[in-house]
Amino acid sequence: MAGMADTPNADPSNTAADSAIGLSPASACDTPCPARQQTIALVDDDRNILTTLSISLHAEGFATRVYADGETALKALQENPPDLAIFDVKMPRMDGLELLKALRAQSRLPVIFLTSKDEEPDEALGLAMGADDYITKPFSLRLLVARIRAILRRSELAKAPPEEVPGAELPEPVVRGRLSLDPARHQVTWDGKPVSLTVTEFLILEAMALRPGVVKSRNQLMDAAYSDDVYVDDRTIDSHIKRLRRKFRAVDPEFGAIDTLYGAGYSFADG
Amino acid sequence: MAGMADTPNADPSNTAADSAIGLSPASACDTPCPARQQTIALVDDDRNILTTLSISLHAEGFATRVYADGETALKALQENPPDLAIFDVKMPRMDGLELLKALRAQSRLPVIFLTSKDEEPDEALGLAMGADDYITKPFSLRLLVARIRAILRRSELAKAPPEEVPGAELPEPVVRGRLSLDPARHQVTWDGKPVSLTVTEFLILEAMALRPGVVKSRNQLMDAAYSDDVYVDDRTIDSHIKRLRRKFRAVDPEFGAIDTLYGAGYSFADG
DNA sequence: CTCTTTTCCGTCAAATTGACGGCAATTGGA
DNA sequence: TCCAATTGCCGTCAATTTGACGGAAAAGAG
Repeated sequence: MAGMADTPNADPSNTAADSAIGLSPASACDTPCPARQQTIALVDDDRNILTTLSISLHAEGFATRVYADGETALKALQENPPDLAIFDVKMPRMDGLELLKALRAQSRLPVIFLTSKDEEPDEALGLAMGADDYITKPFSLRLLVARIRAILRRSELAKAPPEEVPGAELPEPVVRGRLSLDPARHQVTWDGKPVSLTVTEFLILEAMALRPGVVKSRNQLMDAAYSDDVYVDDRTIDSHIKRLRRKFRAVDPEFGAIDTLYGAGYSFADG
Repeated sequence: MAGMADTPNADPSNTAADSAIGLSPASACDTPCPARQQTIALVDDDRNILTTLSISLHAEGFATRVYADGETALKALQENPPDLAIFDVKMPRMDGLELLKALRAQSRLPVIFLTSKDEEPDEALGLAMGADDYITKPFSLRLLVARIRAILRRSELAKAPPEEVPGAELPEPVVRGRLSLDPARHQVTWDGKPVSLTVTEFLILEAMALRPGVVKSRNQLMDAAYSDDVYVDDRTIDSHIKRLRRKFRAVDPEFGAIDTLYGAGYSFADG
């Protein structure tokens, strides 16, 4: 466990610019408060971003510590590691890449990079160097929080004994009558004949096939096919269903296993 | 719903650019009004957009309040927070970013940013974080509404996270004598013979079948079948009962399990 | 038995919802 | 850079659902 945030650090020994300014929700969590409050370190030379982000994340139930300077940040991160760190790639003296490199020399702390739209070459670089994710500005809070949570979840799973990890086993192939789905191989057949699906199509079909006969609303199918940070139109699901039906019909003109429940959603027919 | 589309609201060509113009569907709540209508605050210096959006959202069933000025908006938002706010990023005196920042200092109100396609992608937009989502103009009403609903849904889930994932457990099938109802599959049988019901019919029947023998008033049945913000005529329930009986009679001419209690309501017969 | 209130049922037009071709934007490679 | 695949969304048309009536029938009241 990372050091329990002593975050309310009234760390008096500091100069304005480089100090860690701790923010810790006093009002506790009015949000999905997980087990323990998690601490996020923010490193960026732009004070505006620092403040805004800090406030926002704080409101999302995280404790935050901010640093405006890479060197100071490095030292603090080593001495008292947070649960996750967010770096701006581009910073004056020691930029995000250097900072990450130095940090990685001794720590496996999860890191998210902030990059600008036009700094693409660095993205690959950052990932190659061991950042866990990166986000290009502009981004919405929703996106950021979704990624933070995803990464934290991942890194916590990694800490736990690998045996009892919930969905860790290889996904079992699903066989439902004439349909067969193999998630691991991303392979689909109908009556033994292969059907080639795109990823999105596959996910939607899988969600339905896992519970044959059960009606899935469009929202449920969206949840199955998309990550938390994207929201697409309801009708988009229609489109995917349309494509699914078309592809299956190409193999079996009689195909009718995807049922529509007017006003409710879709279901994969029992069989 | 046609009546909604009209524009009773005078053009806000009015005076004080910053006054909050309340719009709330005439229907209002003369009744307990369960799920309060959700209110959206719009902040934009362009009166055209303000009016258009307001009318559109209003037609979608939201109440709206509009502000043409960041400072006034801030004050109003703090004093009387809506359920969600939509800011234009670029505004004369206090722009969306400042507004958000000030707001975030004390509130976790869900915010959607409106940005222009051609605004400096880096400078201002880079700061656009902290909003829950942002949409670049031009955008379709459908998209906007979809996002609004998504965010509202999300923030409401966050408010009440008592249990585990909502859609985790499947609703249990209900069996009452010769009747069998499976909510998950939207499947109904009578003596094993399938009966095909529409969603509304299903909900009404389910409400009665859950408490066999107990008389349900029309209002109770309405509550079961409609979301809190829809009101329909009492007689409409009669119609649905009529259709239910007809569909069951088609399968069993002797069917008589739906009883009428003169002056009180309907009940599903014990058995 | 007569009158009043409530319910039933057929009919219908309007609103909602679904299907699907097309298109434009994005992605990922050759 | 150009090409092909994927994907999200729009717009149109078709199908389904459904709220509302009006008159007939049934149930209560006196």
